[in-house]
Amino acid sequence: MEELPKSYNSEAEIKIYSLWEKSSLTNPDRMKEYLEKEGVEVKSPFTITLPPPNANANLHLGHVCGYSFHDVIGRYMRMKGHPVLLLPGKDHAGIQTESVFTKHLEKEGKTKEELGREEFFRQTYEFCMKNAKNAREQEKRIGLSADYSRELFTLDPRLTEIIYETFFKMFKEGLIYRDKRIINQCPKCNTALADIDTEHESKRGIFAYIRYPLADSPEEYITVATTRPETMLGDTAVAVHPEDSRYAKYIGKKVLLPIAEREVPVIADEEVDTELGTGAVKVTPAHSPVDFELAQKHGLEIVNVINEKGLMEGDIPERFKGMETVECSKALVKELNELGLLEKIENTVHEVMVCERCRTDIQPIISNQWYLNVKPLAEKALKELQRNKVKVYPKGQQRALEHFYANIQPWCISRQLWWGQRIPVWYSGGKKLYDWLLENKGKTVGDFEKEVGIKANGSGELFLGEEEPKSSKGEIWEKEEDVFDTWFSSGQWPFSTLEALGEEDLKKYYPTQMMIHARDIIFWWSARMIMMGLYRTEEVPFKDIFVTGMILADDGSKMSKSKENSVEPKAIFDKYGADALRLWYYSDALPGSNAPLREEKIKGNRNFINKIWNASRFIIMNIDKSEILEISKNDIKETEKTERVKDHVLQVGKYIEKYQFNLGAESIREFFWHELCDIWIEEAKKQVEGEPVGSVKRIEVFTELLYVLKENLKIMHPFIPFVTEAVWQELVNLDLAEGVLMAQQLRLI
RNA sequence: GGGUGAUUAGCUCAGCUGGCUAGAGCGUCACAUUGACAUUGUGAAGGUCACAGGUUCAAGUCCUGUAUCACCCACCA
Repeated sequence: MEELPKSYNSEAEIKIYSLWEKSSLTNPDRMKEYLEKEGVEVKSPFTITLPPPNANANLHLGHVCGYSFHDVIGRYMRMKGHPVLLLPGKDHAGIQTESVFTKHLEKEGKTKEELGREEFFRQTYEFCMKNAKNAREQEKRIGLSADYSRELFTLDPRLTEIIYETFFKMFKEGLIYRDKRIINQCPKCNTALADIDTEHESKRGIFAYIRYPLADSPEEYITVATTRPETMLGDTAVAVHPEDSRYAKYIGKKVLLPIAEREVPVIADEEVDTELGTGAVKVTPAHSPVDFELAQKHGLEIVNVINEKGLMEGDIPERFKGMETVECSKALVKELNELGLLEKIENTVHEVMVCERCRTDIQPIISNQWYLNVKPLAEKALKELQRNKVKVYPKGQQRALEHFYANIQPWCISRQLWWGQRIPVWYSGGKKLYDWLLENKGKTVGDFEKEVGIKANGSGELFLGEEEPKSSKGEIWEKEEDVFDTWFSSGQWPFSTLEALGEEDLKKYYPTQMMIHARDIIFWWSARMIMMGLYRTEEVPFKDIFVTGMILADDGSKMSKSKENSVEPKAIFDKYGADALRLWYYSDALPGSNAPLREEKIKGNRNFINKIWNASRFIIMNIDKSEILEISKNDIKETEKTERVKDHVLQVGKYIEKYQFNLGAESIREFFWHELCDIWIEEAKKQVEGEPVGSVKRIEVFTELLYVLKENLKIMHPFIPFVTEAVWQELVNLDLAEGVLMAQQLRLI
């Protein structure tokens, strides 16, 4: 009767989204009111705090598709009578954003130092807000039914306050402390990094064999092999294996470090591998984690020769000062060769640590940083995992997480950045004094003044708080410059967000039900959220972790901007629509496995979306205006078909609850296309052939068909919300349905 | 060095607690079709489920081992 377009136009998706927004039923409080009004039993709230994407760029396909998992489960739960809260947010992404925005400034010929800390922070904030807006639009474009009235940014002052509380509590309990040890320094980002923020890469390098003459008999020498000759300037020992007969006679003697002209001892340690290199190893405690351990064990001196920018410094010959490490290495090799102390150089490939963000080589250096002793937290988290209070899907990832907890090391939480939450600490008499006293246990402020030669205007104590503390006479307080590691705040995301939104939200919606995110951040994020959540709330922040697969380029390689094989979400939306993309993702991106993006597969799903539109169109167009009243009575008899539909709906529901979205997606496609369309509609055509409009037969056939269609739209809606809602609204226009499909309740009994 | 996962049709993959005469999508081939849908329908071809053992009435599915690949973790100069 009514002329509907011949094919489904996915451009309508934007209009449909605004319909949902207008309904405000993405707000769980409104949804609860709605259910009460409808006289439906209100079930317990269902909450997922959504992973906040970095607010320094647009979303990529992985983000966007990831949200379709949140959304399918959220929509399903909503249609089951749970007030659902999908809580969105955006992440300030400390180091990454600082680097992105600094580059952005560079292009305009500016530096962050010119702007100053406050202005830099302000501009970066603005930059993030702009990106957040784009990201939000993209989230809506995939159909994410999140409650945007509650959206939070990780640097929101309400959140920062909660993060600070955690810090104070941890400090008071002795979990947080300052320590001087070897850290991973990224010379480019110019900040310390936690171990987890680094990656390993195979790189070509050299293996140089250098002769260290004995101090008391220069004609004898020990040859050491190294991949980093420049660190020899900071050597404080040579280590050999205690049972290595080649070197036994040298143990306890001294060698003369060439060029640096320093005498260092030959020590014996079990850790030394006699097979590797020459069996004698140079020890550089300040610039190698292994050597640092050795130095602790043997009480060796620590000599710093590389600074935080990766340049040579310290007690070294003038000519090397300020050189980059590689440059220095070359210069040293040349000089050693001239002195006849270079035995040979081999080319090798070795593993080097690089910055996870900018892929610059990590410089291990000695530095004072803030640490969190995560061991006790990890133990609790591990126990909860083992008690199945938190489950990880797929199972294999759970074991990886358990392993992570079992082997956890202190977490360096301070970063030398401007973009982030400033650590709320004040030092009486300055940070330098505090660190000096820490290193020189038992000494006093007076000793500091004498030995360092600086007047200390303070007691060397700490004050915890944001605002400058009151000073007694002459006392000067220095504010901590460092900020928290991003993950220190995002690690508190589930409870911090809900708490920031108010006592009531926390009570109603915490703990949350599940966490869904990509595999690559499981240690960074989920691992931390469980620990911090337990610490602050004594409850696990979520019961299930669902780890999504990664989207790959069509040749199976990783998508990356540099390879120019990445696909913009917009391109897919424009061409095939969000529903088609979602349906493809459910089917192909199984947890733990990767999904190469094949356009023809999305196209196949788009065909199905269109099929839904057309089957509905057929039914709608065949119902005569005069028959609407009769049909809308929905006087439905229990038939074989209605029973089949009921079973089908139940089955799909089970799949969703077991997180088997691929089976759910397959199931709805199979049922709608090959049962409803290919068989039932074809049958109906024959049944009504020749029947006059308004006949009992026609009313019966179309009543049943309409019922079947509506039940199918409902169960398909969580997967493909747009087209199903579009059809539903056409039915509403004809008085054949009511309200929004999003809020309809499934019949699951 | 340790861990996890994968290996099933030409391609991408499903197959939950063992019952399969092994499935889907895309591709291929044949036929049909102005149909609600030129974004359709019907049908066909195509697989000793990596390999070798074992448990079982029964194994793609469980166990052991082997091989190849992928990812993660790890301080080896």
